Amino acid sequence: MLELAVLEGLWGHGGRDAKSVHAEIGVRRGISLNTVQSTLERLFRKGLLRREKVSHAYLYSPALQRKELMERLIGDVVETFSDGRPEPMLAAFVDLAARVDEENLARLERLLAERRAQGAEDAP
Amino acid sequence: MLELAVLEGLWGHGGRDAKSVHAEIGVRRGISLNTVQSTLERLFRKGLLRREKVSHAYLYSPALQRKELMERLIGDVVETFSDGRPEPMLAAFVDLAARVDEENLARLERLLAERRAQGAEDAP
DNA sequence: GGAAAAAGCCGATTGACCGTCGGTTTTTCG
DNA sequence: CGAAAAACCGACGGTCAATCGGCTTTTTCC
Repeated sequence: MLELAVLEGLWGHGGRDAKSVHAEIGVRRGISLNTVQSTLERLFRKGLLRREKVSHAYLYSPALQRKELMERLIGDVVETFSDGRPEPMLAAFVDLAARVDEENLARLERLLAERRAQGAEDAP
Repeated sequence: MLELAVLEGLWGHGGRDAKSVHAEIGVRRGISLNTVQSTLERLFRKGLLRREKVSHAYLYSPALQRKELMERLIGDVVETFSDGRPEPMLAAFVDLAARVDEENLARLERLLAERRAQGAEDAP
């Protein structure tokens, strides 16, 4: 998917113009600068990119970081399938974590412990 | 989304025909039986439904339970955004769990503990 | 056994959305 | 001012969901 490739090309860079994005991912695909421009425009309209006119060209930057987008998309799915209750979501998380490697359950526990320790800081 | 509504209408029922599904969710929407039939057919082709011919009519049933579908969709997102490493996925899970209610972190920990206890049963 | 009803199958349309450009207008700057 | 760069406009082909009409096949049942 070109849109995703474009986003990938933007994450970690602070503002790139169409030409630069095209140079990185458009040329390889043999597509025109115009195509990349349209894609940037569509992503902008969808709110996934911000842009700022610097002298002559727009500089595009991600409105969401990769992590945030992933969370939004997962959140969309969760919202669709968990009717208000949190359990289905949590159960799915545990299942998915364990899917590839049981070791992930330990990792998840560790993350969780860290998060809770941090969250409890101001309420001892 | 009609496809989702149809799936919802199928989960929890063991095999329904087009007519029955239409009666439940098609009539309310003022759409024809044909439309529901097409939707069932498309879901079947996509592998989301099974079907079995019983005398004259097909009886459709979900190929995946609601929970499984949710997991598959989340898994798709995760696969797209976590390039092999498990951490981004796990971090997203923790964030999403905490999003609505911090209490979910505790719930998640409990689920996790249960799962690990169970998983460790045959390897003490 | 044959007609009527039921169900399935085929193809068509519409409306989004994506990828892809070509051509035109606007902007910049030497 | 005039050329080059960038943006803008609009179009087209492809995919996919929703929607249906009508033809074909299968069932039903008098």
